[in-house]
Amino acid sequence: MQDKEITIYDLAERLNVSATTVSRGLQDHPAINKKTKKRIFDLAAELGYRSNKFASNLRKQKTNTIGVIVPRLNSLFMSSVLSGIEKIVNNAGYNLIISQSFEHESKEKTNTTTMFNSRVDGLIVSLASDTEDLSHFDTFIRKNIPIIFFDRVAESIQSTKVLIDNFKAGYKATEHLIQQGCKKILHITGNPSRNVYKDRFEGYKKALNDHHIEFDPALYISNDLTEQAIQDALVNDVLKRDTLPDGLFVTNDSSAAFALTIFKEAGLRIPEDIAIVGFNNDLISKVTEPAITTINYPGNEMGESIARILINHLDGEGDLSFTSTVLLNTELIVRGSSQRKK
Amino acid sequence: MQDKEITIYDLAERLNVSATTVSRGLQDHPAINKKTKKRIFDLAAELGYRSNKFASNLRKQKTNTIGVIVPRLNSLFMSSVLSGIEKIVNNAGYNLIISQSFEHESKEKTNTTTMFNSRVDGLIVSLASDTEDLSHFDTFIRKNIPIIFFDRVAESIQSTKVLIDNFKAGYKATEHLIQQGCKKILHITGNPSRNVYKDRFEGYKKALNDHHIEFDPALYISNDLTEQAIQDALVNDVLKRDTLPDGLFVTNDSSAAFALTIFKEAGLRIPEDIAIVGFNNDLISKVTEPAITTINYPGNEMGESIARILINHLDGEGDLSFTSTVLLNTELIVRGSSQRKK
DNA sequence: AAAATTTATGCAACCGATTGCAATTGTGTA
DNA sequence: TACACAATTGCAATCGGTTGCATAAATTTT
Repeated sequence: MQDKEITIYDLAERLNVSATTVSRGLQDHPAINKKTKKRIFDLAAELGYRSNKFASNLRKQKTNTIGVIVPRLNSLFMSSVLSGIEKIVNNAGYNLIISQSFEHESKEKTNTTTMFNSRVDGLIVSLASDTEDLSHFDTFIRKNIPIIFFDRVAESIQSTKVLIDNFKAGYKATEHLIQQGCKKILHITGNPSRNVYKDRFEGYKKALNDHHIEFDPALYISNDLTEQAIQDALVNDVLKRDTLPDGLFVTNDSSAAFALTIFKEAGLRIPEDIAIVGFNNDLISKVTEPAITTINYPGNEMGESIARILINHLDGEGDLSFTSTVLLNTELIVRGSSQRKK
Repeated sequence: MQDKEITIYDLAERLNVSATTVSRGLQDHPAINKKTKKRIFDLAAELGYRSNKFASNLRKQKTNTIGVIVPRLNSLFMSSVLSGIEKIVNNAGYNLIISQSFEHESKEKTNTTTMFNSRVDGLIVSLASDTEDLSHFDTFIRKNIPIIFFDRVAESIQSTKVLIDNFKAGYKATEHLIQQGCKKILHITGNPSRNVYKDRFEGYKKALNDHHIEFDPALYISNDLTEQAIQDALVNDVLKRDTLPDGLFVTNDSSAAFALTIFKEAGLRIPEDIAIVGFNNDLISKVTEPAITTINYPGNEMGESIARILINHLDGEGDLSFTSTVLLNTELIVRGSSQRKK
């Protein structure tokens, strides 16, 4: 059929006006007569005109695109965050480019370069687990392209950060276990150079301390939280010890679920022998037997906050305090895996 | 610092050659002298030159971008598919734009429009659960922009489809339950206008038939597979019936997990009273008690197939049979939720 | 009715890379 | 030395919108 793209020049010709007028009309420019605008819009619709973003971006030097780099998309949390971001961003007339680092610094670096070359107007990042060097963000900083970090943030980079109070969440989780009578609480967590893991760990230690339980380094395990890593840590180490822990606080729900499965296979009762608390309130935490006590925090809300802050900044309304930290609330959801007392 | 973008003109000026030569040099054009190329590349690297995609796309009328629209990203399956696609596509020098329809036709429509306006070179789609009208893809078809459907495909649209043999998978799952002694197998599934659900249902019926079990319409439930829907169907209906089913084949693992939880709460034993088979081999199927028998299929491989077919087509190498259907293999993974016999 | 505004529209340059065709330089051959 | 031919390089137009400035037309003010 009509395979030819319609341009503003085509519209201009048919309407006997200039391309300038068409361009302005389509943008609802105040100087253009209402009737002319209507004629333009009508014809545009009729002919199936679509603006050429490349021409427009080239001229305007702005892409109206926001990049997002996350470790993985396969959790309820991430997909909620994304959904929140997308909602706000679309309403504001921006587009999203999403990519996954798959928890690797190298992939994160190439993704960042791609985003840079795509000239995103802003970048939203949650760091890969093993990212140490942050120099790939330098190009953005040098060009003053705003970056917002969320959840796994880069503490040394000056920019807005949106996250939960991981210290407090870690404290709450641990304190809950203590209140259920646990004395030897195992903590399994990720790379401690990531704020989320470090802060939860600090909260864990503080809770122990406040309840006069001495921190035992043997009860602190840090690994990459894959199924394999959890298996190794528990089967080859923890379960072979003379004294077993009586509580477990692990920083994500799928790991908590794996641990629960392993413990049950080893003949331990949950929560009587070992009480378990996870993190994130992922779907998986609800279907295990018993269901897993966890920390809930609203991904959707977080996504919306992130997007609003970024858009306000880009539209030049609120760059007052762009380098601030936003802390969102969390709550402990108590389920069977930890509840020993009514 | 240097906030100014470097263009080929800047390079040309410093090297005392024309922009044409710089452009060709950067593309490794054979007519350009090797020494000249080296000088160009060296200076480009030194000054931090980056190509302006908008100018390039504008001129070339090609974006090197591929759009992906999926229902949701929060499953292991989807995130594997995406990862497979991304790998192939990046190697071929294309970029990805990913968006979620959140299972709604309306969102799918606006996403499609956005993709169209972003002038993607090709589109990869898995349909939302409630999509009936497919007219939003007409613009692509009219302009001859290739669309590949996967998993949830549009049967009425002529284009490549990549999926598993859902009929066979449904047959295998059902037959397995029959072999475990089930006679009254409940089938809970999604919208039957989606091929995946319809075909699995057909497989289910065929297996029943082949084993001389009459199909009972009361044992077929179709809903949107949310947690709420599963809960309603089981608690308010199935569990109130005089005769309970002795088997359940449900077309995704999280629903299987919810069902399993509900049945256990109702005091039923799994698999003795009701044997359960899910679908997808998602993480969740491994951590329930008992673990859930399920159908596994390789998302990564599927993603790679999809991307290869599309890229070959775009690069004009294999458009011979672009409107074909690719079927990938699946396997039944037997776990505790269904295994009654050794 | 002339002057001052306001309202609408157009001209032309520009954004940065690509490419058909022509031009220049260099090498080999008669 | 002259000519054919290959190897390099450049000119200039093009892709489709956007925008500062100028101009023309309509309306208001004096």
